[in-house]
Parts: sequence; C-alpha cells; structure tokens
Amino acid sequence: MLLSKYLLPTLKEIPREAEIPSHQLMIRSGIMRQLASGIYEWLPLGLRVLHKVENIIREEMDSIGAQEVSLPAIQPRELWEESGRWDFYGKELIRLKDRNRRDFCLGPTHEEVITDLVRREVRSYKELPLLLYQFQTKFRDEIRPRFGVIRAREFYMKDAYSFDATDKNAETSYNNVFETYSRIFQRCGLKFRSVEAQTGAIGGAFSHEFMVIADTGEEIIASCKCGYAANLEKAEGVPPAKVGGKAGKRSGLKELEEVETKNMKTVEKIGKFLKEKPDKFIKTLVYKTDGEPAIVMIRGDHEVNESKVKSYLGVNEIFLADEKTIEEVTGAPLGFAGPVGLKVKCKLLADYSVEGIVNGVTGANKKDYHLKNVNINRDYKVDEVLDLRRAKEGDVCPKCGKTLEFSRGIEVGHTFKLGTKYSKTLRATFLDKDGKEKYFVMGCYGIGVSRIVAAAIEQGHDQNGIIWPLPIAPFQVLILPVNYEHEKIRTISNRIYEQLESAGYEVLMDDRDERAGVKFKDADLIGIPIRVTVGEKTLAKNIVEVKLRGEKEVREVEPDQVQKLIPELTKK
RNA sequence: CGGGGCGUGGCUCAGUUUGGUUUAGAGCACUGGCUUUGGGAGCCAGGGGUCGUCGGUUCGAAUCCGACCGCCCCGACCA
Repeated sequence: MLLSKYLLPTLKEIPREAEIPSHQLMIRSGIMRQLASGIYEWLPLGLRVLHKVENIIREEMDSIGAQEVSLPAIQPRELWEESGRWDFYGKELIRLKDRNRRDFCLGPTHEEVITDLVRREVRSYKELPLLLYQFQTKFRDEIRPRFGVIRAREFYMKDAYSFDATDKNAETSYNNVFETYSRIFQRCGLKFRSVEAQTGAIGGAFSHEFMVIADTGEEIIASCKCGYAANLEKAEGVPPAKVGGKAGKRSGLKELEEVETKNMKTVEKIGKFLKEKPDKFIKTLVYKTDGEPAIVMIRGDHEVNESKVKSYLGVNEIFLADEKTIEEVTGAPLGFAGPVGLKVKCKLLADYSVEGIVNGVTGANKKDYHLKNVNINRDYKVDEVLDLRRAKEGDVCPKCGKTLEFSRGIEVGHTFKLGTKYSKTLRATFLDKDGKEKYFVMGCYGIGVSRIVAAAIEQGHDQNGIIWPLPIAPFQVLILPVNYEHEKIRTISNRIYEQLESAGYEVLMDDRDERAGVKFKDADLIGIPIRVTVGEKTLAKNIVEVKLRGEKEVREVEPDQVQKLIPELTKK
C-alpha cells in the first residue's frame, strides 16, 4: 500500500475529548473517528487491525469445531418478551418500530435469537454438542459511553453459544472455549488473566472474565499468588471467623443504652464522640430494590458491594433510598438508621462482618439519637447473614488466607455457563437417547473485538505512539524513503517494496512528498512493527536501516538483504 | 439520571469576566509558487467561520439573560 493514496489522517495534537492513551492514539493515528457519543467510524488502518483480531479468533474457534453463523442485529420484541428481557434489560436496549409499528430492538446480545434458531432446527441429542459463533455489531445504549471504543454504544463483538445434552458435557464445552480464549488473547500479544466474575444481566450459573492488565482499566481485580483471582464485584468476603467471629457464645453483653448524638450522622463523628472504633458500628443502609425498600447492615469499617446484594435478591435495580423512604422505613432522618425498632417491615440483610459485633453502635431510628450495646439476636433479628461486602486492600484470599493483591484490567472476554436458563424460558428442547424431551444445557461466550484493539494499545504504546504486537499490526513493514523524490532512494525503496509484497508481507510505503521528520513522527505514531529506512547517507554505503518499533537497536543491512531479514524478524 | 466542565475555520486554542479598535483572531493543516530535504522546515500569495441552535435584552451581542442540543469528566450498567 502506498501511503500517498491511503486514507490516514494523522493528528499532531491530542483531541480534546480523548482522555486515556488508547483513545488519544486511536484518533491521532487515523484508526477511527467519532460520529456520536460512543459511536465510531473505523478507518482503513483501524479496520485492518480489527480484521487481524477477527481472523485470529475465527481460526481458534474453527479449530475447536465451532461453526460460524451470522444473526440479525434487528430482533423482534416477541422473542425478548418470551425470555423476559424486554423489560429486564432496561434502557440499555435500543428499541425501534417498523412501519407497521411493530416493536424491535437492536441486539445487545444474541441468546434469544440463537436459542430460537436452535429450538427450531435441532431435534436430537445426535446433533449435540453444538457450538455456534458469529461476529456482530452489538448495540447497547450505555449509561455512560467512555474511553473511546472501550465503552461504546455500538461495538464489534464475537459471541458464541454452546448447546449440550448434559450438564457435564456443557462443562466440557465451557472449558474448551475457556482454553481457546486463553490462546486467542495470547496470540493477540496481550498480557491478560482470567478471573471469576458476576453473571449480571446475561445470567447463569458461573462465569469468568478475561482481563487485559492495564492501569487505565475500569475493572479492579483481586488476585492471590495461590491462583485465586476475581473481579471486585465478585471477590468473596473474608469468612466470618476472620471478621470478628460468629454470633452465639458471646459474653459481656451490656445493657442497651440510648445516647444523644445531636447533628452527628457519620461513623467518624459518632465514633469520636463515643470513643468507639468503626468496627463497633453496625452501618444500616436503606436501599430501594426494584422499588421495594430493603435494609443492608455492614460493619462500620466496610463498604457494601451492591452487586452482591443485587444478585442475592435477584433484583434488576438497586440504589440507596432517598430521604423520604428512609424516614418512612426508620422513622428518622438520614443518619440515624438502625436495626432496632424499624417502622416498616422489610428485608433485613446483614453482612458476615455484623455477626461478630458485640455491644455495637447503631442509629436509634430517632432524630439525634444512637444506641449503644446493640447485640444481634437479642436486640434485633435479621433475615439473612451473608457475604455483602466489597473486598478491599488488606483483605485475605478466601482460598488460601494470604493477602490479596489488587490491580486494574480491561475486560475483553467473558464466558458464562448458562445452564438451562434460556432453554427453559424459551422452551428449547431436544429428544434424548432415552426418548425423553430435555432442555439444552447452554453456555455463552463473548469477546469484545473492537475493545481488544484499544486494550492492545493501552498495553503497547510510548510517548511517540502505538507499538503493535506483530500478529495484530495493520501492516508488518513500513518502508520509509527519507526523500522519495531522490531517484536512487525511490528505486531502492520500490524494489524492497515489491520484493516484500510478492513474498506475502503487508507493506506500507511512505511515498509522500513530506520531510523526513514528518515521516518519522507518523511512523512512530502508527506503530508498524518493522521500519525500513532508505536514505541518501546510508545508501552511499549500500546500506538501509531496519528497526523494530519497540526497540532502540538499528540494523544496517544491504538493500537486497532486507527480504532475508524480514522473515527472521517476523518468525516468532 | 444526579454532580461538574466545555461548545469560536479540518485540529488545538485565544478573545467572553467588564457588550462597541476584531472588517472575528493565532498556530498547525489545506491550495498555488519558490527555496529546502535524516525527527512535525522557511518565505510569498490564497481558500475556508450562520462564534452549537433558537429566542430575548440592547442603538449595538462570540461577549449579557432564557430554553434547547451536542461533547467530555465523576458515580449507578457492561464485551
């Protein structure tokens, strides 16, 4: 490809809207442009990278017998009503009507469509296992699009779905895909790790996320040397014994006592006043869960992990209640809630950390008063004691007890073991060996293809630009004639270009009538792994320079040796 | 949706506080010409703007007021 004819609008300056390196560089290097918030155009250079990633995924999926399909992006409401997700998916689902006012949505994911297809076309256990996948543009009306293509409203994804006859077989399929995913990310040249994750809106039994390690990542990973790793949402709380012991055999219980705490609402202030440490406090939070109030209690020095509460209650929406609701439930303004003497009956959930508190402090459900010496099972009862807290720095690993480490990552892949969640609601069955009708056992698997491109840049760049891993680089070689008007330089450059092209390499030649400085800057910016510089000075010694984008070293070789050197450099 | 910020040629921004010397500017980019040619060149000549939109205040609005739209950042959603 000749650069003079290539649509590669590079930018010298950092676009105002871009915050993180990958976003800035994707725009500056002419990979993409923004059309609207969270909606991007892929330019020729970017599309090449996207296709590279896509092809690696395709090869690996095909290698485990997965079959590629292509499903509609536009999907009828009825199917989503059937699965119950027309409502459940909420505002993120982009809805539209056709000319007959029939409702449709733009697919944010394809469980419904694929399950529908399989229930219509697959009848027998003999056709199982079945693993189908596709590449598709997904639509999710994200609450807040962010970081360029990392959190976009329209994005490119590979999704796969497995159908098995038994749970055991489904697990085999799951593990198969899991391992394939590891190979894919490895081949893309990414530093990544897999972690246990929440199942979220997709639902199902359990799931793993694949995280690309990056400081700018949105996800926080809690990991341990023993191999345990989970995202923060999922990271298990420390077992009860480690956060203050179980309820039960406890001694030294003191009389319940009411104390005036005028204008003191925070754990910090009251703690100072009563000379009690935060770990004596039973923080009592009123939540609204799908419209219903619910109370969550946690020790004063911990934070509630709302997604755990959400997944335990099986609700769609959860947020801290407004002051009005708090007054209705507790009979007191914000800041004085406690489990003793609530006005309205609602679900009372306690984190493990609450169970061990002896003679604790809570709000009195009365303006300007708190209670001292509050004790579980004596002064109040809870519906459930479970793990509801957010893991934090200093926590120990739930598997081995060593201290957890925290790092950041970008989620590029997610695998779910769905079980029969969708096959049941959509009544997708097959006839088993024994002649009985059974539900398919499903799994679903996603890779954010466009997100991988951003993640790779997040991991591979310096102050001058992108440093692509070779397997997903848009071109392998960039030829940089220092002055293309110079006859000898042009002749040699053209020759190398033709040699490499005919040897099957993807070569970009900067044949523009630009000054050398401009060409070098652009070369660094777009980050092609191998740069061949052809200049007058070195040519006088019958030499051209070969340099890797990620290294300092410059190799000097005779022009005709380039075609021998490139295969060596691209080998690994 | 709540909180904060921004919107002026293709890009990055000045000008807005305190309305009138601004006939709306700068640098980069773009077009033509000359010179230059190993890390974002120089000179000359050009093209390109409803100052986000609509309405209001005023003799006069990029500048003041109101509404709306768009974009970004912080939080609740997720590949």
